[in-house]
Amino acid sequence: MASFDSYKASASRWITFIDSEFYPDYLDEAKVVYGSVLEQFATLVGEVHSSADLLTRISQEPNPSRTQLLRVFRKYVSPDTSVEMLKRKNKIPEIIAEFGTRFRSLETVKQNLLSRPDPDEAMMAVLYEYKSRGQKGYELTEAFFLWFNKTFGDDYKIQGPPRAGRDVMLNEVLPNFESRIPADFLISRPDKTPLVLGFARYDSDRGGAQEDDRTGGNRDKVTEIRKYASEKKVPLKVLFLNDGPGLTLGSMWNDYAALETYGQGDVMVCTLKMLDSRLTREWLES
DNA sequence: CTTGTCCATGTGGCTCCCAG
DNA sequence: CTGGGAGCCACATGGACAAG
Repeated sequence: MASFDSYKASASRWITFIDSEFYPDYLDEAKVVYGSVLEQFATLVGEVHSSADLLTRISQEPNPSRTQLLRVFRKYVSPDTSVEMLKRKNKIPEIIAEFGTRFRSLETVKQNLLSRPDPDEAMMAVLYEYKSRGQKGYELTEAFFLWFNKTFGDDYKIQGPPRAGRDVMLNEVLPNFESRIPADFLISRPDKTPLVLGFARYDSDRGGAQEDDRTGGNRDKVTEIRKYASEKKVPLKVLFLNDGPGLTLGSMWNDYAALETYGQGDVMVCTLKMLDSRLTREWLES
């Protein structure tokens, strides 16, 4: 079995690109999605008497438009009030009391609104940039589930959310497993013997800068799972499904290769394109 | 139906270190 | 002295889901 490390020389051929939209192509769609929200925001601004008033009015709107109006509110009136604060409807009076003095005055907001082109494509683009956050990871796991069921669906079972949803909690699926480690999927025999615990991640950029301790974190998972497997004498292995151009950056490839070595045969790191040659029945049963 | 939580990836400031 | 790689941290939106 070729190691993950041995693919490094031709790394770019082994990663999968999940398409993103180009600028300015998405402006038309952004207009469809956000045009009416911006109009509604302008209307509300015209109806209220203060910035605090505006927030109160917005908080009375039903979702999904409330959430979008709040985003616009943050941009024009109060960049310091985080989403998490504004998400909770009944906290709004408290927010006004604590942060209201930092709100931009309604007069200034009105002037700024008037100074913008109508429709305001810049604002729409800003809002749209966040629209598909998180989707690529779901596409990766979904592609894996499809591949797995096509290839092994008759003989093995895979469980876990194909896209969004609650992770597989290891302490819930493995008898007497003590840590509360979340996994993305679990592969088992028809007789329910667990064979593989899977962790998936798509890295677009910067190799997962938001969670850089995860090389260490992954190591800890491996240590714990292997300890369990040897104590309970079960053929449990770990699969890291990692993909995306971020893998080719910096030390990422080496880090994952080292993780595989650390696993001494019980750990495999794979991109989607390696599945056919590496994720074999032999490995599942090893 | 509404709300809060969990999970996903993206963005960028900051510090440390080292090569040139 | 400068610039960039790398790791650390904080914070962003949105879909799915569970609970009320």
